[in-house]
Amino acid sequence: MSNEKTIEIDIPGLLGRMPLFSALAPEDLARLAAATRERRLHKGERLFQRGDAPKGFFLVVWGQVKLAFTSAQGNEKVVEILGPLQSFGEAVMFLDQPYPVLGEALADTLLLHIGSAAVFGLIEEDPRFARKLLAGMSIRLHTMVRDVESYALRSSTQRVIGYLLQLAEGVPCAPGAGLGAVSVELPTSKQVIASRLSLTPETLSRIFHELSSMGLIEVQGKLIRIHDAARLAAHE
Amino acid sequence: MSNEKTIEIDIPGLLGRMPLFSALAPEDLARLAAATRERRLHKGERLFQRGDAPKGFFLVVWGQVKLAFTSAQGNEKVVEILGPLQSFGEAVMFLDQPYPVLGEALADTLLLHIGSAAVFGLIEEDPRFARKLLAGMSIRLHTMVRDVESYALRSSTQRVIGYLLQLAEGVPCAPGAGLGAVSVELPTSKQVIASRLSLTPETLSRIFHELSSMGLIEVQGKLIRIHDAARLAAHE
DNA sequence: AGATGGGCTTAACCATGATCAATGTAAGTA
DNA sequence: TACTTACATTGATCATGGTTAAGCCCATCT
Repeated sequence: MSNEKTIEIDIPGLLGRMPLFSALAPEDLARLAAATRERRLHKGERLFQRGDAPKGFFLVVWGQVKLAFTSAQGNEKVVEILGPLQSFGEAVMFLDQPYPVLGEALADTLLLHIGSAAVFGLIEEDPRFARKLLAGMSIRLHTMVRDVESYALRSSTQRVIGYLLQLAEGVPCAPGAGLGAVSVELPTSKQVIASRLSLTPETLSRIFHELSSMGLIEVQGKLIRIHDAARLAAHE
Repeated sequence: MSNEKTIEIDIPGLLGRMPLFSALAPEDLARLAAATRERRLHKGERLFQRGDAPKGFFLVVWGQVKLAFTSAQGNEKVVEILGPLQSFGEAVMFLDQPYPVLGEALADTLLLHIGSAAVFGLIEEDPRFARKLLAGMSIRLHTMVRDVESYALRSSTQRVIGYLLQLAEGVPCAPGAGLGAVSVELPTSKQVIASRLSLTPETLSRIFHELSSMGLIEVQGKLIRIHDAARLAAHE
């Protein structure tokens, strides 16, 4: 019973819980489910390489996946870190081009893979689904554009601050503490986060140290206490 | 007759020539045309500011537009340079959020503005249109991801080389010259191109100088002769 | 022709963040 | 518990590309 291989998953139920498919009729959900395969990954396992041909797109049920480039010199740049309820690979599926990035599990992960034919079929029939897809890709594009902005116009410290504040969004302020005091947890290792922010781990470490010594934050492993979000945001 | 204000434009005809709408039925084209307004811009004129609310998206008929960020310090980062047959603003229209960038004409320009209601209506009715939109946004996203790759993993020289080779794509080799010899023309001023590549004009100038002195290219104003594309590509 | 101005180039200097190297720390394994 | 390994930190040094400033070239205007 405790063997993870024996855990049965309810594919239509999981699909229905994803924002992308939440408005779908039960029969559509069933058809989608027929084109869906589960995929389990162990931490560190590769999902696809740059150059592989996509056959659909992925949904994260639980766990965590990174999308990244590697350069000829062996450097890696993490483009995106994806967690539960997020999807990826739609764009590359529409273009019918090989993956430009690699995908790898950052933790043990359960994915759903939805075959492209089913997606295209659904677009034909349900314009609301098409609109949701368009909205989802718009968000992704928007995020990407904002990333480009930070790489181009902001210092490394500003990028780290921006990232922390983004993590803090939606997280309630610490009870009993000062206004604007929040605790956030880094979703993964500092090296991966550094790469996501286009920094070296060394630089990230130094920035955390500096922000700590200014009394703006407190770092305990993956847990970061933001003492005053407004003051942190104002720091340049 | 020679006054540009008097030039009548054939909106359905122009729309039909855009890849995005090329497969549309004449009656759909007519309905779209009813929601389309032309917009003429002089060189340097602002189309929208960061923060403005989008009411549709734009198609470039002729001329050139840049999308850019500005930082508090007055620095500018050009995200995209758009020419004829290209569209922009779709994503931000779907999200119904203010523009994250500013749009400005780099030359005298004719745009078509397509109202969002008509776009949404067409999505409801023609799934092929939805697919084209999705494909277009996928291309944009893909381009953006590749941009992030070059900012993160490539040196300024490599970015310039990549840009030149991209310009050279589809351009025939110079007749009578060596294999791989191509001439390309920079689509706009070097300052704007520098910003697009996340460089200062000074750095771009130095890189052009260096590549010239290595015999890889020859720069005459906006005209750049690539002597040997393969050798240029191999240069690191 | 001369003047104005924008775009471009050049050179000297500087700062940010990367690289290299060593050490420290925490988590998992025998 | 000691051992291993991956992750994280710290310090010293270095290089890339930005900054500042000056001058140049060319187009345009009067």
